[in-house]
Amino acid sequence: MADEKLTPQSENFSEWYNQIVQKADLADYAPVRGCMVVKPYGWALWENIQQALDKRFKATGHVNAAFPLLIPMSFFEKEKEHVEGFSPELAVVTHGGGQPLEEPLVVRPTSETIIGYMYSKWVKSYRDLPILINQWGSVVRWEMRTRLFLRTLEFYWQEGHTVHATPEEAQAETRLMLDTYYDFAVNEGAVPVIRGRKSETEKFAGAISSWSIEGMMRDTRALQSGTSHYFGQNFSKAFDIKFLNQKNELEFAYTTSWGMSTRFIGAIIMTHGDDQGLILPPRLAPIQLVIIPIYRDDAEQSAVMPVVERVRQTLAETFRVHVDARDGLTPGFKFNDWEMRGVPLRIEIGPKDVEKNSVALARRDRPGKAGKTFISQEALVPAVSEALKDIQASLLARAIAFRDEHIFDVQNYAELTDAVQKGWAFAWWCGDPACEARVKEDTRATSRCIPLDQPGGKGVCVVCGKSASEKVYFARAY
RNA sequence: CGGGGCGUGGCUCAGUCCGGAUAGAGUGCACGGUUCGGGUCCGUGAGGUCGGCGGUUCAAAUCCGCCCGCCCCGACCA
Repeated sequence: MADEKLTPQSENFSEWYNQIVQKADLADYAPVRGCMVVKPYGWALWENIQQALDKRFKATGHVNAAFPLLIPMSFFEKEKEHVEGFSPELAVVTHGGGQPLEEPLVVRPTSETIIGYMYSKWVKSYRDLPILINQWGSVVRWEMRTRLFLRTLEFYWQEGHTVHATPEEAQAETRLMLDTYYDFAVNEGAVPVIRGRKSETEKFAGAISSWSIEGMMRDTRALQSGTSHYFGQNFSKAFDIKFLNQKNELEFAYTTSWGMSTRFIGAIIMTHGDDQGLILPPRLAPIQLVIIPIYRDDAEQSAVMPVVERVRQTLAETFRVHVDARDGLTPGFKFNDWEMRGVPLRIEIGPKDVEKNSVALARRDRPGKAGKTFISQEALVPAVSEALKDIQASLLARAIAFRDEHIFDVQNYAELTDAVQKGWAFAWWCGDPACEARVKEDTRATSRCIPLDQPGGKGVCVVCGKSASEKVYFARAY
């Protein structure tokens, strides 16, 4: 329940975020440090995200399966970089049934190892390939500093794990899923993201290359919102995933993995939200429009409610509709309440509307009376349809404009250090981790990704001055 | 894990420095009435072992010790 005013973004963005998560009824703190409870409204949003992604996975030939939560500790020791990357954040089960376990079990922080083990049993021939499996579930990583949705000890996600006969095919898969995430983020979430390759220091533990989509939040910090990894034969060698190729030669397979998590809810919040609360993109919003009946007494109520019900039924055939019939709350209160929850459209129906056969239609992305129009009840379905599309497009356009205003094409180190204080820096970089490290040391900004879209040509590294053939984004990140 | 802050009805907090009687306020919640086109108003009521454990004291929300948790800022990460 939206009981009090929100801390303005400009005053304290962190505080704004923490408050909105709770006031918009998305999630709450669990009794264990760093864990969250996703509340029904937040979960409904997640379900819409899941559906939009799952539809895309299925459309590209993937199938869902489920692998176990507990993984033998020894599995993690099979891939050197993987264990080094994950061991600091593993939760380990040492007892079961009141007895110490012979081998400790790790609560999965990601499932490459257990899935790799299974794949080694399943893959015998090139005819078994490709394997294109996705899993919806949760994982546990013992993070030090946590925030609801952005970093919790346990989080919900999907992880795709695929096996291919050739490096080219596996690389194409990695890229396909990166593009899938991009399409989802932009077209469903209205979250403009930049696709790119991770630097050596930023890539996934055990990957040959990692790719990500990076979004800019309204405090200009970057949020990695989805990742896709190419493993080459790293995991197939560690887990002995071999197949006979068409020439009857035994060969290690090529694997990939890719994931997107409840963190994306954080991206939606911090991309679109304002000082009134959440703003949800219509395509993902659990409630696309809320109807608020307005009446003063029983007579007006009995005149208004049948119209409300008729309008609700008409709209519910096409849209996700909710009627706020709570008694004893003023309309004004309800307006604010649903604005806090980010519902894209609001319809008000009162005595005047009953008389004039109209409704008031208010857009969440245009606060106050500016976003309010009166339309006839007959024209409602096309008007709502139009408005939702327009809101979806406006949110994206606004986020793109904000992002582009805060990306600075920098030519030297001084410009870079300045740029990362007020946005992202786009800079030539030689690829040397030492240059990356220096930027981080000096500014706390890290390399986010080397974008797919490159200007071409050559330049000089803004850190060391050596020749550079690629440009990279540096930003402070979540 | 280092630095800082905080822990008192559901929530936000006062009271703690300087120990003392039935521990307060606002908000929320329940009920009744009133109101309702941008956060109505009035009344009645429920709700707290003052984060936990231990110590000092005739007496602890208040002083001391230990522990736990949360938030903010750093080192690490989806």
